[in-house]
Amino acid sequence: MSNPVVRTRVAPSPTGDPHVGTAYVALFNYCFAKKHGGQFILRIEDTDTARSNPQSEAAIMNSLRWLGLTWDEGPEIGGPHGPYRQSERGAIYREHADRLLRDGNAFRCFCTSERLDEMRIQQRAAGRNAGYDGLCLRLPETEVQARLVAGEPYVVRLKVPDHGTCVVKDLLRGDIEIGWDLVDMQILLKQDGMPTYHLANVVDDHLMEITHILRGEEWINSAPKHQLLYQYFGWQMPALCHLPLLRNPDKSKLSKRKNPTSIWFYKRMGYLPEALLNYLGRMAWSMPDDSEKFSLAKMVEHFSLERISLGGPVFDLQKLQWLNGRWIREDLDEKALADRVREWALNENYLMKLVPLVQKRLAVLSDLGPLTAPFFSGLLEITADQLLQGKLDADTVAIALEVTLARMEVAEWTKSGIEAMFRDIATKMEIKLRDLLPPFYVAINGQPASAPLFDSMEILGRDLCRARLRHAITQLGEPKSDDNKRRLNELLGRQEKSGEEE
RNA sequence: GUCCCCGUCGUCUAGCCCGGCCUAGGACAUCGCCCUUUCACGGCGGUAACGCGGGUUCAAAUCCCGCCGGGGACGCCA
Repeated sequence: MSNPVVRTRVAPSPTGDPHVGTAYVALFNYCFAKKHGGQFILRIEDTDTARSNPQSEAAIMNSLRWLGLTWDEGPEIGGPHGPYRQSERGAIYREHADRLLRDGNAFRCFCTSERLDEMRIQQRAAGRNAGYDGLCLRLPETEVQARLVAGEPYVVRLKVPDHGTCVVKDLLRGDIEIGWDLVDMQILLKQDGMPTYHLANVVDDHLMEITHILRGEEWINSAPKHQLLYQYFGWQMPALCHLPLLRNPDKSKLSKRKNPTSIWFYKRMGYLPEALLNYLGRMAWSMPDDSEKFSLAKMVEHFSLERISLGGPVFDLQKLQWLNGRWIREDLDEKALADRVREWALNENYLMKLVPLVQKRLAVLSDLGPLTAPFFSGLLEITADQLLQGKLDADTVAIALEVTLARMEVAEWTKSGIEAMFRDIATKMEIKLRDLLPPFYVAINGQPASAPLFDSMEILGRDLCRARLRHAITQLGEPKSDDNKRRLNELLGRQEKSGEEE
């Protein structure tokens, strides 16, 4: 096979905020493709119909563009291998699933989620690996046809060799061996007719002529399934390269629970896109001369996979801040900086959101400064004392902050949605709304008397509010008494629904 | 629990592939000093790491094995 054009992709799923991890993976894919004179593709993996939404898709595209990562083919600009939105490629996946079925490489499964749940519980209890037990694999063809005719819902599962070892090649780690007995008979087509990641990703990467897959380390264990699919289809598999995962300070996989992960948070805080991108490029990768500050173009110029280090890098806000400062000092003249500030928040659009909130509170125009300072700030300097100025005791405030932090993930981010959230929390905690709110004025706006809370939160955005709430919690600490700890868990338990991102 | 991946200062990393130049280099953070009307910037200096144990070798951060530690995966999520 002669050297084909290098084609890489980033394939985010549009559920929730645009994640820095997505940008990190996109950056490496972009650099690799460009370094080799190839193309970089954006594909939207929205096969999870319940969680995918167009707002999130738009946010992902806008945030990548904001960072300066542009793609050669994608949902809105099209390309020769479109559509680039998986929800629009349903027929293609069904065709391929049929082909697997026909060739005897996949089978229909009629098991209910309930049965599967029970099966998993039993497997865990018995200390066995969880995985489909193959019940429907053994169904006689006549019964399959009968149930099909009867209109019974089913999924399509992958047939997996029952013995032997799968060897997956990773560009960074060499050969990785995984026993086939540990590979699950993965669902390829869901009951709703949509493919799972595993099928869609293989079919699309092939059809879109992707040559190299740079993706998170979390995918290593499903690589055998993908390799098997390529084999069943008789396709050549793209080269695999698993990138180390970005980490929280405690080394766990970066999550919004412990760290700001939304790209919008960084934008809102006033980080420069080139600095954030530069920092992401310093995660697990280094310039040949070890220099710290470099542009995207320079990174492309010097990019090579060998310079990736495998240890999972901790995303360190302090170092990002230092780097951002360098970009501000060294790469922007005064005029350019002024323009950036205007672009960031000193613009008509943003000002017009603030004016209605403060007009009644202004005696002279110069009152504007202190009143709106929270809208031009990142984290605020607040103390535990300030948070406790209201009627509630420390434990109750701590509980309220924690509960709100959890609830705000699922709340609709509008003034009325935020209000509804607080009213509901007040009810559940059996506190009057006016008693619940004072600590939140402090946490969000830095002082007990300020612009209206719900409006402020809407304008500030979910990301900054999350960060300020988390900051307030740090100042205050956890609830002290065991009783209150239990109460918190109880309140949290009710809404411990929000799945982690990505 | 099972499997997989990873393991250099607190953090990001250079060095590792092709053993000696490593009494392990740089950066962030931290501490001290200098510059300075303050702060910041800048300059100078300090503290601080090859996880442990075995091999191989004249020589190991670099190669091999074991242990330990961390992480990830085990979804009709991606």
